[in-house]
Amino acid sequence: MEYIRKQNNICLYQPDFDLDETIDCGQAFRWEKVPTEYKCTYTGFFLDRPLTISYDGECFIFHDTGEEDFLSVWTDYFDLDTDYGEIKKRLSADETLKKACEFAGGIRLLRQDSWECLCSFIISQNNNIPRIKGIISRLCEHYGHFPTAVEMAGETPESLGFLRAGFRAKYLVDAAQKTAEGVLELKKIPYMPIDEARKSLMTIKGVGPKVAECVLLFGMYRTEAFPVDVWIKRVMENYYPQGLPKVTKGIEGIAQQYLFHYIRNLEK
DNA sequence: TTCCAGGCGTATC
DNA sequence: GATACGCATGGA
Repeated sequence: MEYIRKQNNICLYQPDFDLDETIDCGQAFRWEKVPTEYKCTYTGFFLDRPLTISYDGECFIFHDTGEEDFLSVWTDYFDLDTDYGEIKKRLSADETLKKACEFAGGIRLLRQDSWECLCSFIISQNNNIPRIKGIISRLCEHYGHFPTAVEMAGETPESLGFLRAGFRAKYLVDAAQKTAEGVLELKKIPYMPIDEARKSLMTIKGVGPKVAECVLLFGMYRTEAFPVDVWIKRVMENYYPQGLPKVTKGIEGIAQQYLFHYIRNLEK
């Protein structure tokens, strides 16, 4: 990893990284694109840690970030120790995946907080991205930060009415109660065999196969998780009627990210 | 106005 | 175990 300190900032030289493709692609919902003098800038959070990050055409600028925070928090969050060039090379043995990797080669998997991710994807069901972001933003504004499961466990669907989350409010309450009571151990699920992990998550009301898969992939870094929505279903029907190629073994979820963006762009 | 959004729970067969 | 339907909300 190549970076330098520049005043209060960290400047990172990083291939295989694009802010729009990584941050603004439906895996995270607490980042906002802001207009600045840079080519591209986002502000957002990991847990309660704020960050403004820019790309100036040459390097990624982590604003007001010390070396310690950069190495202990953001390197992990942006998965900077993983060689995505190597991953793309491997996936590119397959023709369709090769095109997908070329189309959006700057995608990285964010290592998000599991509880925030669980809430986010419960909210995501039958919903669109601007509204998902709106609901999460009202939730954080209400508490002054992203609430813990314990904080939310005392809520009811009615008391969460200010979220305007609709029928999803009761699912959030159930997730909070089960997590706060310890019936569901979010810290242990990442280490479970994948089917056991899926089953545990799906004990929460409002968590079905799709949401469970997203939480495993985006909130627990289980790269073999493979969320299937209408778009990925289309990819499977059109390109992989026999199933995914062997090159995706163990990193199905990363392949999914490349394919998702590729097919959505093709259809547009 | 009507449709739809990175689904899920429930009823019904 | 497969399939149909309703669900809250707000933007297009």
